[in-house]
Amino acid sequence: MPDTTAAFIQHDHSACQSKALAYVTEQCAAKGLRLTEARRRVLEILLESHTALGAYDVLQRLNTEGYSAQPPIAYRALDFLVEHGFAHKVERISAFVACHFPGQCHAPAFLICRSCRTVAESRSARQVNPLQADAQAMKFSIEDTNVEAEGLCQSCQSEQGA
Amino acid sequence: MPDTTAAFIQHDHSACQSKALAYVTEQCAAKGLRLTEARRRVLEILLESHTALGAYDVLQRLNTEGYSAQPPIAYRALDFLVEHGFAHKVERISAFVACHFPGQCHAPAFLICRSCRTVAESRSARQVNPLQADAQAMKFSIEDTNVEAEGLCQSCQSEQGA
DNA sequence: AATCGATATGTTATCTTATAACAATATCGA
DNA sequence: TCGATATTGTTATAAGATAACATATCGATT
Ligand SMILES: [Zn+2]
Ligand SMILES: [Zn+2]
Ligand SMILES: [Zn+2]
Ligand SMILES: [Zn+2]
Repeated sequence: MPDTTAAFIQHDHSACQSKALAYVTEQCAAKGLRLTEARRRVLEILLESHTALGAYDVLQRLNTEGYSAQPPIAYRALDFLVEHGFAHKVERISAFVACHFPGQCHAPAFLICRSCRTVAESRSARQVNPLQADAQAMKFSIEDTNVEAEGLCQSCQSEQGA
Repeated sequence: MPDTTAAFIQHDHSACQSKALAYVTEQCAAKGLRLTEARRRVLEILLESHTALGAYDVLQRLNTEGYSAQPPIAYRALDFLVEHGFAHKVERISAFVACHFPGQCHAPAFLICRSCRTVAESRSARQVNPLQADAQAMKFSIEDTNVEAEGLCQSCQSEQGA
């Protein structure tokens, strides 16, 4: 039974935002992780929508807030968020999205619209790692898996695609 | 039942090579595609092993053969091979591998060793697109899917990993 | 064989993405 | 307060990818 974020349909996105931010705040407190100013701001920027942002997009956003930051600032914050499962890197488009199933996150699975860069995260698709059987058979130890499908969301299909 | 390339175990690799090259040659003839000198050379370079090569690795190989090529030469050849399913891009490591199941290729699935960059392609893991149900539910049209698992192959585990 | 459109290559320059390296600060427990 | 550890600031550069345009090649048509 499909179970994805509501990225492609109208929804109460402020609920997405507050839920994720609350979870991350709580997790950081619980695990002694430091959710510093820069890290929190980057997370908030990612949480503004379900659109994937490049590291330099994030950087530009920081800089329009008087922040005067260089690339490592953005990459470090993003690395922190990704390392702890609060955000994901979407490999196909070298971009980042906030995680909307934090705490339940193993192998993220995404539907990526190539036109509007909106990304829906799927919970159902990542319950079973499709490569697990192969890995076991060859004694390969999997550390991280990504499943990504690129295409067109419904509304971009209507607009003929890009 | 697992079914991957023998990338991580000893095998008769010349069979991998000749089979793939023969198939590509035949397909190009059948479909009127032009397997030019540069494209064939790049394919042969990729086929030398099951190790993923970056575009600039390929370029360097071309140049050590007197070829004097610039980046677009490599990227164009790689794009041609990827477009027709003769090679794949491994997104996680921005690198390319020859396809070892040409003609049966839909959504490629890979086991990627982060230490030696060897890549095993799985046929079984891609029979069913794990995101298909989600896509249908939200009327998202999938054009291309990649499934990638990174970790350590058996022999790199023995060496403690990197 | 000459012509012509389409495809592919050669070449230069530039853009985007990501990290190395090291100095300066801040944090937090002993 | 001290000192180890983690974080930030800053400069420079590495690595990956493409834009743009000139030239050459291919292959069908006359
Ligand atoms: Zn939302
Ligand atoms: Zn879209
Ligand atoms: Zn082989
Ligand atoms: Zn290995």
